[in-house]
Amino acid sequence: MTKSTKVFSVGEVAKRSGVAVSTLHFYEEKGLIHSRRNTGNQRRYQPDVLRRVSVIKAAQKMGVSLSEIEQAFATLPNKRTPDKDDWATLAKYWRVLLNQKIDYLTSLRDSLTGCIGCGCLSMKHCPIYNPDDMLAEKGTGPVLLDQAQED
Amino acid sequence: MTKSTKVFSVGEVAKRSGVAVSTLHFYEEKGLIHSRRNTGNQRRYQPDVLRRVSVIKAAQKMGVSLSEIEQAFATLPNKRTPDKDDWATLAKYWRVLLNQKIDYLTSLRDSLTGCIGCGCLSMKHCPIYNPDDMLAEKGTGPVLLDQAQED
DNA sequence: ATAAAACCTCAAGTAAACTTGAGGTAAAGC
DNA sequence: GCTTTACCTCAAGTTTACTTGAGGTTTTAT
Repeated sequence: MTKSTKVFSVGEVAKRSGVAVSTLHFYEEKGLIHSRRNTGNQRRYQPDVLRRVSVIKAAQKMGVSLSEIEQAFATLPNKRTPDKDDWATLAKYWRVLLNQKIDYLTSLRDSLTGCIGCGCLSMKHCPIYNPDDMLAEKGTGPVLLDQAQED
Repeated sequence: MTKSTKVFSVGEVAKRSGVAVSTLHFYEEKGLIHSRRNTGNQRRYQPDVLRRVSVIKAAQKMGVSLSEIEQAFATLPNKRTPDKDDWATLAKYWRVLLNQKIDYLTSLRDSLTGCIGCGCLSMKHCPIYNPDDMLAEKGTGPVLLDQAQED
């Protein structure tokens, strides 16, 4: 079996993945992607870096932070190039997170008009006032609003 | 009709709304909330500030930035205290946004395992690689990935 | 009447996720 | 061979959304 030896320069990866060169440097510094150097000290990337970058971008779209992505990537094999199953495992994990996020936003949507629009602000079951936030990025905790409001 | 004259100190608002005093100062500086001052130059808030803060928090949970919240608040009446209908209008506007967000996350979820898990990375219809991002916070635009990937 | 708690302003610090710039080297095109 | 383009490193700047701290005043409780 002939191993593919195609490698990319940082500029090529930038073009193909749609992120800036500086971002690739940054991701490398953070340990999210890796490169070898050629004789002239320039970065040379294996093709799988494209998948990594895509996954980073996808995860960010779901609201996952870079450090969380880093943690998730840490579960990937580091001795070999991650394969289909490795990525599928990651995907499965994030799917749960996405489901939670979707559920949360849905409940927020469904109570939005009612809660914001109505006069009552001492809600017991409204996610706007009672965030059981697995999701609030750095939630400040539950809120206590009483009947002070009377517009 | 007796007008309610109840006002709150910044500390009271902080306690009732669950945000820090410094955050209230900050929101005021940003023009998101307003206060009068007493003779000793201390902030005194009308009760409706509590609703405002709650709405800010709710909007943030949906992923709306403070400046977008500011824009939305700008549509509220500034001569009178916003009423039920004013807030309902806001809520209706954000509901659309929430729906888009939910739809996007749903499509992301539904293609997550397939796209990340499979070998193909030159997807045409996958939101992971083809973000028609009304949602990506500051999207870098569409991504061009070709068949370079072959793990 | 005093001490403690709450408030005030303004400047500076923090974290995340990058970008920009300076000063210099390597590779590619003609 | 020379010039333009791409890279390199490292430091510093940017934005968002706040927090922390210093130095000083006002309220509140005893």
